[in-house]
Amino acid sequence: MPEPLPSSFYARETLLVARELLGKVLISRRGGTVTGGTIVETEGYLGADDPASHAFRGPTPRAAIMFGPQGKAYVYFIYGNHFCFNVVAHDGTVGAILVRGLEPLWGIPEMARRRGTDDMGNLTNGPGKLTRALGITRSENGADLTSGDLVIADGPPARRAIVRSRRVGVKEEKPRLFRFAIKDNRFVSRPCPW
DNA sequence: CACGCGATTCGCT
DNA sequence: GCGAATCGCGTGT
Repeated sequence: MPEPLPSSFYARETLLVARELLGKVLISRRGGTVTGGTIVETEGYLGADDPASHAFRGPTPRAAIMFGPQGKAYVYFIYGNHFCFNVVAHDGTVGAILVRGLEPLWGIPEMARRRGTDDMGNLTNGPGKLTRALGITRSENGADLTSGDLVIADGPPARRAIVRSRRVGVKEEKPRLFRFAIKDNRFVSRPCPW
């Protein structure tokens, strides 16, 4: 199992971290069971500059984790059903990166069981799906991603082209290209318009 | 304290 | 393609 990325990896500009997270692996250990995969889709969310970010209104109870140290998990509950997994990044300003797609690598049978489907392509191709597959819930909010049972580490060296687009489900006058994905990867949650 | 709605997913049409 | 499910957060009273 690869070594987790150091805290310094996350102490950089949010959008740079968002792009560089592509190709890294997210690994979850629940008891003796390991699940995880390669990150293929991310979105950056900033602070006071970014109305779509939970940090936009300052350190509210929900967004408090975003204002703490980098390299921690920010997990929130949405639509009464789903958890979304983010990584906190700091370069002096607040930021977090939403992980929206994983290419399954470890514990595929367990992920299929948690997701209630055997369809490989439907296990981790969405932010709510991948948290379910990896067993990530509210209790992982604030977890240290540089050690412990939920970590991010270097992935397979193979590199593909990266595409940018606007964020999914975010309405804004001027489109900001804060979404990053590995081109033509099957586990990206939705096709990129370009 | 009540209200509105969301960084989603799934099933049905 | 569309709408329901489901609940906690943030805002306003």
